[in-house]
Amino acid sequence: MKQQIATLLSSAIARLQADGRLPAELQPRIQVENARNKAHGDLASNVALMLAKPAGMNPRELAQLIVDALAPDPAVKSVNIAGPGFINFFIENAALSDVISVIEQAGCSFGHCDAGKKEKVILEYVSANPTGPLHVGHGRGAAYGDALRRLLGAAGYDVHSEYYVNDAGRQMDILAVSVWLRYLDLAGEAGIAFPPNAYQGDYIWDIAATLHREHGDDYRVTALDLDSLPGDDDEAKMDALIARARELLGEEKYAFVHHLAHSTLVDYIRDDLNEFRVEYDAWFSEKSLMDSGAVDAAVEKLRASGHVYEKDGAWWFRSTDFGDEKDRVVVRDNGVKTYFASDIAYHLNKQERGFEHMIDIWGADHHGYVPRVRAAMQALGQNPDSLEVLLVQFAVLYRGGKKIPMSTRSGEFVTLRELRHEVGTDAARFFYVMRKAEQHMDFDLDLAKSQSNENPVYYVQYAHARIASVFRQLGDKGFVYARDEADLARLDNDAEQSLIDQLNRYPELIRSAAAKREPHQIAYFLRETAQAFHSYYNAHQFLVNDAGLRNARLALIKATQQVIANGLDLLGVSAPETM
RNA sequence: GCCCCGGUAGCUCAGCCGGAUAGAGCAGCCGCCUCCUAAGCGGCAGGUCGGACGUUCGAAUCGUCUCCGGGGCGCCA
Repeated sequence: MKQQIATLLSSAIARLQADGRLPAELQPRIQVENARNKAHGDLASNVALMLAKPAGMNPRELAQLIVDALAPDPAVKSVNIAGPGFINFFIENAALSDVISVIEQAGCSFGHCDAGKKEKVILEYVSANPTGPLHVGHGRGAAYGDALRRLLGAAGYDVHSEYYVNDAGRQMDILAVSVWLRYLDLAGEAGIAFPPNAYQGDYIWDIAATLHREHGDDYRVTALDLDSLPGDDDEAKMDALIARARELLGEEKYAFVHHLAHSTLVDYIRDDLNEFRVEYDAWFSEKSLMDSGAVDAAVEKLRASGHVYEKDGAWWFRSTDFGDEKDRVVVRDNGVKTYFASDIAYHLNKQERGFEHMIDIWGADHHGYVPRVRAAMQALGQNPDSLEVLLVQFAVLYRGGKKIPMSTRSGEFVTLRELRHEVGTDAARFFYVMRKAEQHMDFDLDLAKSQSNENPVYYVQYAHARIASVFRQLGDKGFVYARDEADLARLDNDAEQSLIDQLNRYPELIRSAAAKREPHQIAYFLRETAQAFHSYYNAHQFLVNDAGLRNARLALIKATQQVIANGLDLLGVSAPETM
């Protein structure tokens, strides 16, 4: 409808330009908005205000000129000029209620569009290191990423979603060593000092217990062998400890512990995300990238193109050539490739797999990392715009009015699993996605728990369930829903009009939310739609004796139910038939 | 010091590629179930849009400066 009015306006202006009544060089940018105030009409355009200056005319006179030049349209009931020069359009009810038939035909694909033109997009989210359970911070990235996956799909993109598993590198070694030390403790080795920078959480004990239960003393060494590690600080001692562990266990046994630790956690994470209805097309292993030689190849490719130099025994990527604030190490002086090196290889791999556009969702704490990855893409000859990084701000947890400190290492955090059990998947996902990503979020656990019934998600779901309930009551009252008897022209009261307006907004909303990567728009829309429905429900009876009216009302609420279900689905929230 | 995000009602937040009286939820107060689920509805009250200056016919929205809060600036991942 907006599009239709915009076309009407632009052709009127073009006609005025052709007649020489407006300067030919005017480049009108037509904006048509939903009028905020119903008294102003259904749709409004400020085009006369925008063009007044370049045209050298009084805005109201210009508006009048444009209105007089408008071609008649059956959908337009009337047009008027208001305020400083707004052009307001009143639309025929029949044109507005057409949306009901459109929804009936399109069903669960109502609102979908082809804005994405089937562009191949790879969307990466969460990708947390498998060094511990997911916590509530990851939950936000998961809810946002998965909602975006669904939203981009609805907007016509060919989306592939992926979790990048950091199953290589030093953190995984620390994890393996942490498990092993706990295992030695369980095996009866006394006097082992557990390093402060090892992973402290209870889940480490659980994995160690599995190792001990299934393999007895196979991995046991005497605690004395672990004494007197060289190193000036905790990190250096940790490196020495890792080296000592490999030496004492031998590569094969070390690899086994390493694998047990990481696969246990990856499985745990996968289950968690599954339960949270967060879906992936693929889980991509960093280790596989290393084993295949892709990381070496990526570094070599950078070097061959002259973007790498050697300094202090390490290899540096000259990212400053592409706007980064300093150069970055890709190979350390000990020969170990950095996480950055494998990340370059991973993003190169995404390109090689044919993805024209890459979207990464990262925690806001990684924002400083963006320029270097972008720089690497450029150095490798890729368009830097092909990588889009969306930063999700932190969710700060509060309990009892106090901030809860979080650290994976110390094992002090609230897990996503706990959150799910406390507030449920529906409420948690809706809550997460209600705030736009760049907004800091205060997550009050007490509120989420104690007042979960007042969570906005129930308000929306209740609207859906209420509609289902009305249809269940039909038979009890001796009626049958007969769509062809519906007289949609009878839907003329305020409640019906605003509900119909709301339904008309949905396709535009999907387009906008997808383009701006803002699923929160859907959450807000759903609440407004539910509000419009609940008001309607309270003000009018649907199951009336007048068949024309009754069926029209049923058609309207059925369409409403469909739109609510579609919107909830985009957020990964269920649409219950009863509550 | 540099970079990113935020600062709108008592609280949590929408609105931000400029437009008509700044919105919602929660909390507060007053009403509404002989009627399709009251997890609901109607109403009242509540705001220097952090501050200053600038651009503009018009600024919560754009620009500059500034104050406050969060985060980031490793041969960690």
